[in-house]
Amino acid sequence: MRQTIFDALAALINQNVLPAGLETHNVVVEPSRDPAHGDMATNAALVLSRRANMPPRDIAHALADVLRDDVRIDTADVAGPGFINLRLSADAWRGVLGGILALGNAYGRSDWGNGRRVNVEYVSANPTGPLHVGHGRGAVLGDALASLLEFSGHDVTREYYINDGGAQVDVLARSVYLRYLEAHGQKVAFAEGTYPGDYLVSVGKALKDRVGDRFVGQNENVWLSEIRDFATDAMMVMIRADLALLGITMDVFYSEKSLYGTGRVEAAIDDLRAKGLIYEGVLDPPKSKMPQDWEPRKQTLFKSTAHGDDVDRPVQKSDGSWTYFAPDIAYHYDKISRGFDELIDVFGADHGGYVKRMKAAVSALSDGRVPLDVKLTQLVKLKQGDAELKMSKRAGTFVTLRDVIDMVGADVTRFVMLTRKNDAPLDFDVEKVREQSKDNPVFYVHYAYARIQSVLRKAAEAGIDLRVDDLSPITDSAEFALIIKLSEWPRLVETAAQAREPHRVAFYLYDLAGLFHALWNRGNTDPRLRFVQEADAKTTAAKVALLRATAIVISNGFDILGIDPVEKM
RNA sequence: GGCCCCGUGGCUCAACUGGAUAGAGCAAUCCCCUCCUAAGGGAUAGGUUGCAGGUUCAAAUCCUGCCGGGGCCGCCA
Repeated sequence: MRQTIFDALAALINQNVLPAGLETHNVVVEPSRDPAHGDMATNAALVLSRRANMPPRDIAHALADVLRDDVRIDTADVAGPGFINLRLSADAWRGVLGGILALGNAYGRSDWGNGRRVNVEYVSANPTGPLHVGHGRGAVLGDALASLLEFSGHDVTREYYINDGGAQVDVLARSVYLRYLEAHGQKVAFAEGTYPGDYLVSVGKALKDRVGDRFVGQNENVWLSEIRDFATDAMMVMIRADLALLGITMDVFYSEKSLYGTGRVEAAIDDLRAKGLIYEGVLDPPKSKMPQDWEPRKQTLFKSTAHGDDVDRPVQKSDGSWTYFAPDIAYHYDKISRGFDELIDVFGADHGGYVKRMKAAVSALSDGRVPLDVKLTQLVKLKQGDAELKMSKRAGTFVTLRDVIDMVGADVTRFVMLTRKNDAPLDFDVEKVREQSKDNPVFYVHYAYARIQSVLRKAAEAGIDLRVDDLSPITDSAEFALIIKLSEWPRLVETAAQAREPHRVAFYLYDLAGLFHALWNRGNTDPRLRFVQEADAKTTAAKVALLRATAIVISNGFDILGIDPVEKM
């Protein structure tokens, strides 16, 4: 439709009604919010008025005259300050259905991304324990975003960065050592700064099975490195299993540890140094809570302020060892060198303070070539009815992602996580989402799909010839409302991909399901609107075509969200 | 103190990135099942989009300043 508008504009330029070379990228054609305004509307005249130096309503009238010549357009009216409201012909809308059926699961796919290579890094939880609900949100967002970009023609790599190089994995190793001693019958105490979670019990046992009593009574320097490797491997097995429960498979697991001892951290820092962005210096103390023990220390700093950060950031501690930031720089350096056109990081909200320095690093390392987009996911507040499920490691009320999936299922977990945009906090009520009602959006969409399948079964049982050669029996406004919604799907995918907001797909499916249920119920009062017309194969075939198209779109939407449609409820 | 995110009917959230009279769901009131799944649908009511300015044909959206909530802020990751 947009193209039709552009063609009309070109015609006007040819007739010298409009000057050539107008900026048209702001021209939008969108479905009307108010049906009284027709099917679609365009703001073309308003956008062009200034540059064309003509009153918007004059342009609008000229444009409407051209558009009315198009057979697919029934009416084109100028409204308000210069909108053009379009009403398409019934045949034009019926044609949309045929297009959807022909494209099937490709309907909505596009080459908009032009094969651009995008790396989506998500989850990247420390390998020190099971995934919790917050990780789950990042996992679902990252995965749906990756699918959305694939659907829109990008070449996507899903990647997990394993933080297996820092002090936290030493803590893990010590905790596992305690469980190992426990497996040998010793009584152990978990001091402050160890992980007391019982998920390490089995790891301690497994370690015993492997090394026997070789480490019992030994000093840390004997066993630390070996147990660390053993334990992080065990944690990653567990994390992969948690992700698998959500249907998430990563293309790449990238180990932080693998950066060390290979000169790659040094190489990344050297690259920055060659650009004059590394220097020795002393940072100002933090402005707020002035620490008692603050001492000015000389550190190696990255001049991130040259790339938009607020202060320069340390890459080496005063004792010469790397900060956490340094391997992260090296890791992103590696991603850049692998040739990605765009990087996306999905982080938890607690990493908000980290965004600017990371962007600065990527900007510096790629000389501004590779954009880094950081999506922060806000907190998930887990509730059971009115009660809030507190997640406290100490109190032992640690609710894991696995717990939640066990309670409500993977599909529900995924969908609910996507019913909020990523930068809004999410209330997740494990009771409500198990309800089979409209209050539960997952159910509502599943139900629509299942109802459609039910009709298809009924039609098949009735032995009706469902070959579609004529869609003219589709005449009702509720039917057209559904078609119009279906026609919006490709545009929705594209704008959602552009904005990198997969939640829009979830909301769209909910709306779509609502229109379908409304149409269904109209059949209760008006039998002519029922889908299966036993005595009229032609009409049934046309209505079934509408249903199949609806099922296709739901299925394609679910595909992006990583949810399997159900045939029957 | 600085930086980031968020303030939309009683509640939980949308709003196609600047478009027309700001839309859904809960909760409230009233209707619709001899009929493809009522596990659903329809109708009514509810709003100065936190406040005040600004930008323009047009602002919930962009800019500035306040108010309120959350997150982060050197040698933790």
